[in-house]
Amino acid sequence: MKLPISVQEGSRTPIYHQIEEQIKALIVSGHVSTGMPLPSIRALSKDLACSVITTRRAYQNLEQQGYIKTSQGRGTFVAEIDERAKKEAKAEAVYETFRRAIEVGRRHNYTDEELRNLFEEALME
Amino acid sequence: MKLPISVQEGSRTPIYHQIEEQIKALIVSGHVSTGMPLPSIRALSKDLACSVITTRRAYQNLEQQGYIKTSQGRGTFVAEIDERAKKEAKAEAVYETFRRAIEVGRRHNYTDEELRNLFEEALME
DNA sequence: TATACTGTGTATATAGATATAAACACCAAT
DNA sequence: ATTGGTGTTTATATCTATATACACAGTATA
Repeated sequence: MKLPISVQEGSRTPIYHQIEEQIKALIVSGHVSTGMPLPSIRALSKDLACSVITTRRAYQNLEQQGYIKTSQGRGTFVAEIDERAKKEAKAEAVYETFRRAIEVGRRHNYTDEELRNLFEEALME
Repeated sequence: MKLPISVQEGSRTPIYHQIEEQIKALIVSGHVSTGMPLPSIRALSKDLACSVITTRRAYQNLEQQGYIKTSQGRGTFVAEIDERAKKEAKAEAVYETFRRAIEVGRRHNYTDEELRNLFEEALME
């Protein structure tokens, strides 16, 4: 299964971390379900035009955090995760990015009303 | 002058880049004005509990981008920047973070209406 | 006026994190 | 057994962050 993932080349956040967060999002949002096979580290690295070691690192971190299970020779699979935990992780991840965005907005001296307008504009794009 | 800057320790984005973006924000938003002296790389590094080399790198990058001027032995100062350019940079920076936040929200399968609610919640916090 | 001093930015060398390629080991199917 | 798919390990380059020693500008002071 080809995952809807994209890495930003110029970004300062590490590629392995971008992959990690996006796969986590796919899992906790229910886009992929328990037991489903994830793409092989090679297939994914080819898809994202990055190294195999990078995709592997993302998978390693995800496994350490309990989101996926890997077994040598067979592949990598979505782990079983409590529904409540999924919902929490999902809300937390999104809420966090919103807080950051608002922080940046305030740092640039925008009023709440201006931020609302910018948000709507970005939402409609 | 002590700048209102803070670095996130656990963040995956480099410290020098965090500093860079926040000082850029202070400049384009008019919190600091043309010709004003910025804190010395040592004072800033002490304030942020990071290395002198890191603050220096941030300043180097900012100078390359034309936001500041440094002169050996004297210090570092806010460069002269076109008002129009400031306004553009400001809008662009904020808009970009909003787009990212919304992208993350959509990745987590939230509807626009849910995103609006989350945004308002984060705004009111 | 000379000189020491304290503040600035600068350069060199080094450790750790991030990204890569290439060779290895395991599993399932042919 | 062989083949083609998995994940794994080893060695290496680049980026990020640090400490230490250096060079320049202004100021106080003998």
